[in-house]
Amino acid sequence: MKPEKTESRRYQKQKLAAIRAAASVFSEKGFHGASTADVAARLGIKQGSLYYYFDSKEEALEEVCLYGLRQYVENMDAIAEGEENFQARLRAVVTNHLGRYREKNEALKVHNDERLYLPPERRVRLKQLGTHYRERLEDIVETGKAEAAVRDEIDSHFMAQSIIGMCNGLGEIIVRDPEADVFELARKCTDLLLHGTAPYHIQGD
Amino acid sequence: MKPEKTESRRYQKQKLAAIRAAASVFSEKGFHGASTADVAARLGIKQGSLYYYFDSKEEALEEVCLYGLRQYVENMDAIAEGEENFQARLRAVVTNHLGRYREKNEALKVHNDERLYLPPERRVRLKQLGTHYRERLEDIVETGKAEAAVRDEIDSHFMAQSIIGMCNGLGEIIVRDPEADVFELARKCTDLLLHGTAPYHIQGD
Amino acid sequence: MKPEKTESRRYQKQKLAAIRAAASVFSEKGFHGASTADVAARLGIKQGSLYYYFDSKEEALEEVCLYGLRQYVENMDAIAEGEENFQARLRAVVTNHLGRYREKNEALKVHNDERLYLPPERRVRLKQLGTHYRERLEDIVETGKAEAAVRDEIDSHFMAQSIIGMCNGLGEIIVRDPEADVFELARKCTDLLLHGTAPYHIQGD
Amino acid sequence: MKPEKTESRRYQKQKLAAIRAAASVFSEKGFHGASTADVAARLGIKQGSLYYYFDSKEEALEEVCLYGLRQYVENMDAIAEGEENFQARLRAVVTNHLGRYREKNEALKVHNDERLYLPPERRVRLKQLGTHYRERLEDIVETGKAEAAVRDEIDSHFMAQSIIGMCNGLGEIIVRDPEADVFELARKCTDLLLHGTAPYHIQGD
DNA sequence: AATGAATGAGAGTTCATTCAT
DNA sequence: TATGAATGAACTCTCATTCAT
Repeated sequence: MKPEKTESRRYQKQKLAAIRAAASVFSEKGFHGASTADVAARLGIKQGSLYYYFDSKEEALEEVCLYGLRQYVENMDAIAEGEENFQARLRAVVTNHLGRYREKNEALKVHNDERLYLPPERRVRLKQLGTHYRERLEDIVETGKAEAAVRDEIDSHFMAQSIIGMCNGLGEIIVRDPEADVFELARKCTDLLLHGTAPYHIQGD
Repeated sequence: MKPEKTESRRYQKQKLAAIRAAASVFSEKGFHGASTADVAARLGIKQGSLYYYFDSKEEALEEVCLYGLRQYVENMDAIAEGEENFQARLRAVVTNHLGRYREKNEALKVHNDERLYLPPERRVRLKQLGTHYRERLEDIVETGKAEAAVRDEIDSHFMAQSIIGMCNGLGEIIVRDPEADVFELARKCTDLLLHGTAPYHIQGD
Repeated sequence: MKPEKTESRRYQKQKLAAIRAAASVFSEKGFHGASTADVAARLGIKQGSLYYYFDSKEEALEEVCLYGLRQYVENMDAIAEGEENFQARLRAVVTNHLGRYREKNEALKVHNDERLYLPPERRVRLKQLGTHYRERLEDIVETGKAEAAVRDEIDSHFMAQSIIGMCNGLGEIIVRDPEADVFELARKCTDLLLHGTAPYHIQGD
Repeated sequence: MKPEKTESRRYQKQKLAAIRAAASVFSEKGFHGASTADVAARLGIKQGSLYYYFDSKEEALEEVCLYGLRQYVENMDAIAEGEENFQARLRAVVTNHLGRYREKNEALKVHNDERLYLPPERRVRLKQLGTHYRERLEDIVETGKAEAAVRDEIDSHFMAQSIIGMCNGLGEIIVRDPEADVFELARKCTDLLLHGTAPYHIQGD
């Protein structure tokens, strides 16, 4: 009769709502700039009641970060496991990455901007997910080598980090300019990664 | 001829020391994690005395950010005004950018990580400098086109942002791995930007 | 014949269990250090359900104290009503008193340590029992005088309080040293009370 | 010029006043029943300012306990080092002990009633002092044996604890009855300890 | 130019208590 | 008879800021 296992459907739903409320508030004001009262207010409950769902403000931050990362990583897994060629997969990765600056993915933004305020113990699961993300991307780079779409001397760790960084940099454009076309940017970014700046058929250096 | 009153030589020196102390403390603990007492202690004075040099903690943050950004932007100006060819200048830019993850440039780190905690009014001068940095980089990209080292269809704003992002991404590697060779990374990064991943002479897509 | 409504057998049983759970928790953590959630958990129910048995946390404390004191006072009554001589009864009193530091008599410990946190209104019944205890002990002292085992000039109120205090002091030894022999201590204590420190047959002062 | 060593006379004075204010408030309401606001109010400052003198409420409690114990232990040292005979010293000890229930020695009361709320780390110095007190008392008992005023078979640890306990028990009388004559009580207590209840020259058991 | 002392506002957190179910 | 959920008031503690000296 009692809901034991699942901690009751209602609880699960409210907890998710709480995570989303926290994501929303943290992304707006920053972790330190936001108060637990702000989060509670967004959820429509009183401050103290928030502690029914989180043991501490820090735990809330951790849960928000995990929530934000998870979907994102799952997308990467799907791409990595797909059958497409290197170029197609690279573009999928870039699109996934850039897309999050348009979608209202507040939880991921919180992860990017605020995770440093977590104490190391609370960052381990986050780091695992992040490392997993990068490793899958490295796998994709390796398959690129196998397809002869990537030069052999390119280190895949270096490459993965470069891709991630470039996408984050372009994210700025998307955030600054609400008119920017994400797909067009993704196309250009992929092209730059594949061919560099130099005119085709001409090699400098 | 002697320095008068509030803007005496001594004051200027201590003020600079105060900015550096704040940079050091903010970079270690984050703006919100650091207290004015921490900053004062690093400077060797007492908490209240700090207000002789800053009107508020926020002003201290602003000054730190400006201080950090300025040097960095000046380097960029020097590169942009130089006479070298595109490849050489690109490498100089990348090296300058990556170098700051090794050099103990605390003020710049504070700018990167903490500037968001400034209220918009306090961010305008910062934005001006940042924009200036990017625009100089765009200029360099344009000269690259003139030299036929950069394809014409590449948008220089897009390109500048991509370079900045990629460098930031590689900064992670440098921070994570104290053994990483910054100059080697800069070389590989420049190469990737120039030629992409694809084997020379082969064009995909 | 069947138990009706609120005072059903089941209720009585659970209420007693609740008092014991509270005693156990309060004695471990102190009244203020323990939460109603702790008490509920020990009883195996949920926090809110506790209020089915107690109107407030304070009422719980009062009931625990009364429960603890009652048994203890009943023992005293039995001793006082017994037929033994003064020495034997004194030893019984001391043994009863010291024994509670060994037996897991949590409710009594709570009475001793935490009763002060009750508001005066809630302390009256407790004081009655305590006074009753001391008065019975005074009665015993009086019978000691009748038996010529106690000097006439010894005030029985003073004496009762001295006995209680000495026993409490020795309780410390029992608590500190789990090996301490309670019966041996009780014997020595009784002896000290009867004969003092001075060698037999020699009178100082 | 700067007050370095002594943390300034003014600070020392206010800190002492803070300890006394805390003693007064804790003894009235108990540690948990008293708020830091209460203590600050008694001192005539605002709540937050209290933290200029204490790092935490717990530290305040520790300092109060230490303050209360110290004087008391010093008295014991003086008695133990004196040259008087056993009876005189025992009476001095008892008088010192009982006297504190009359003197407004709030700090010692706090030590007795509230020290358990300190975490073990904070109790070590207290325990050292307490142990020291008891050991000096044991020394006195030993000298009593040397003087043949105490039977050889009486264990001095047991004896010390008995004396302490009896005094605490009689403290109740003093607290309950403001008219009670402390010196008369001390005399009777000493007498009881020396000669027991039994009529002089008669040995029971 | 610097300090000691104090302030006051606000934070996160805890918890006894309530009540519809 | 018991629960889950929520409440609200209190509490300890932190800290940027002020100011007389």
